[in-house]
Amino acid sequence: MGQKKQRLTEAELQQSPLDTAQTPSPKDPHLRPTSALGPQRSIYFSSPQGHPARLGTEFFDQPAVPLARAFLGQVLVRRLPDGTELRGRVVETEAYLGPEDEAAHSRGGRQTPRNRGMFMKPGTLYVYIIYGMYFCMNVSSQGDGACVLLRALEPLGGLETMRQLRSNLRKGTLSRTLKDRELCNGPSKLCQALAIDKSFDQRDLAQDEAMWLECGLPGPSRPAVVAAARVGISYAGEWTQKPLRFYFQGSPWVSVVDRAAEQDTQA
DNA sequence: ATGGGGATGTTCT
DNA sequence: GAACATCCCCATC
Repeated sequence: MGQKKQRLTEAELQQSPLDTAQTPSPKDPHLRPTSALGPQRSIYFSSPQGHPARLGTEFFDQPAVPLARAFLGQVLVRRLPDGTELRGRVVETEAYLGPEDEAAHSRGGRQTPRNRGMFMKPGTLYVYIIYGMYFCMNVSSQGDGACVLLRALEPLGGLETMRQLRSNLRKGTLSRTLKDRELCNGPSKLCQALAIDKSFDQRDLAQDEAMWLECGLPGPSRPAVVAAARVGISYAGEWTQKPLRFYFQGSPWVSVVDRAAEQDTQA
């Protein structure tokens, strides 16, 4: 009968704007760091109208490991009901390979109502509740029961709204202000910061109105990618050590740094 | 800086 | 009843 921790829901966001500072002022339309990059041409751009740089189904239709690597550098955009756009560059992912992968929810071919999204078409979201209180967001890849877990983002836009969504009102103590690097450096943190919950489960990242992926860093300027062991799967036997977690070396936005794995990384 | 423990409830045995 | 792809706070170095 514990007291329900007060949470900011999407509905509350809509009814009462969180902070006036976030309301776009007439002066600065949509000034943000990413605008400097401009739209990139790519075979993956398939959405004719609406979002010009949106990554389509073709992007997601590749095996989990290449998809997990391809996610790095792309920009996840979340549009809230009030029109606010939250943006973050993907800097850390994990690949889950399917039935043979002892760390995957689809291990042994298990298919349940919960993990159905893992078996749906590439680009389908699999959002599940972890430890009773948090969410993790995966994107289905090519391959039955295979997917990519998003573990960390570099916040690019809407940081004050993210801070509001992330700061939990704990009884008694007024929680301190979160640093920028604390907003999205973990799979459940990024879900909090972008207001991603179970309602996103089984939605299509290639088609959804409230969230999409945009092409981010162009190939040549990408940082080195570290391949490290995945986090929080110590039960998975030989699969525990496999280098299926990928992140940008040197990025301050990553959730867990693996110095040993970085020794084996091409600079 | 690092580590231990509590929160919290759905899913699965 | 146990496990869980986590996070946060507090204690201790």
